Amino acid sequence: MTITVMRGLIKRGALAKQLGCSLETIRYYEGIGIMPEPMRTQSGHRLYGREEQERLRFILRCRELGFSIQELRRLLSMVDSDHFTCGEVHELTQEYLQSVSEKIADLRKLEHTLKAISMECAGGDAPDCPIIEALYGS
Amino acid sequence: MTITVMRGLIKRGALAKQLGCSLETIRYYEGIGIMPEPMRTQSGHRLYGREEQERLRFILRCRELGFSIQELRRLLSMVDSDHFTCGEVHELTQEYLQSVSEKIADLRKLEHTLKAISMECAGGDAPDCPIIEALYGS
DNA sequence: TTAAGGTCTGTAGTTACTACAGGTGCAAGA
DNA sequence: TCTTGCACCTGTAGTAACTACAGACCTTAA
Repeated sequence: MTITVMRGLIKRGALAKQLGCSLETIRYYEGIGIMPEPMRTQSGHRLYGREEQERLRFILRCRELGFSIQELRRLLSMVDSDHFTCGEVHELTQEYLQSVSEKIADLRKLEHTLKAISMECAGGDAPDCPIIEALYGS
Repeated sequence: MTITVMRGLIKRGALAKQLGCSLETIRYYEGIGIMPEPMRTQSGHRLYGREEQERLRFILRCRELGFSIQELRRLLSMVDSDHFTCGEVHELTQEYLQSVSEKIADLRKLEHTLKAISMECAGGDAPDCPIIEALYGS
């Protein structure tokens, strides 16, 4: 008992707290196979060691950066294969970076359009609204 | 028969084609209650008049601008109530506009971070990658 | 000992659709 | 008139990435 604690094994709740994610997220990642099935206590409670903790941290960082689970799988399979090259990783990152840039461009266009529509409208108690008209009108 | 055609009633497929959305989307909008239950032919095929066509166009435009279905419901309930004020519409639009601006800011920060990480990496055949290290390292 | 709270499993809900399966309707050519 | 092929019908399941239960079991502190 004391030994397992000394080895730095922690349960799901502690892991979640440590890395600031939810309990269920961890189980979900296990379910979809990006986190390994962990050791268990005799009664079935999950136990995570240092390696799993680092893996989860990696996953959460990538998600925070907006990588999809799909992209994460690719990254993880490289990491797991242990013979990835810098070029492969760079390529994936560049692809993703481009999709981010595109999303920014789209949102900016959208912002512009909305501002233009919205500027027509003075607000207040007027019963007709140029915003609605701009959207509803033919 | 000829009469219904002359009245401009069209079926679901024609409506979808006209407005460039999918068949199923229309049924979905009906299911969640933002499109009304339309007239039917005797055999059960949906028939849409001018009013429904305009409503769907409004919905599709709003979605294109990124309004969520939730926000759309608010807009539609104003339009339906027929006594909305310009101020109410303006408020909703401003709220949404702010969320768009925030999203842009977040994505830009992300872009910046990714570029910084990615610049460390030369690509090529090197077996270790600073991108992975930046993400995986403590 | 007991009560509170942590953990377990499985399943349903979220958003905004999309994609079937399996069954009818309809229009046009032979 | 028949038939062929597309349009349309319904209901349900799948998508992404989780979140939120319910109902049971485990653990720990008072």
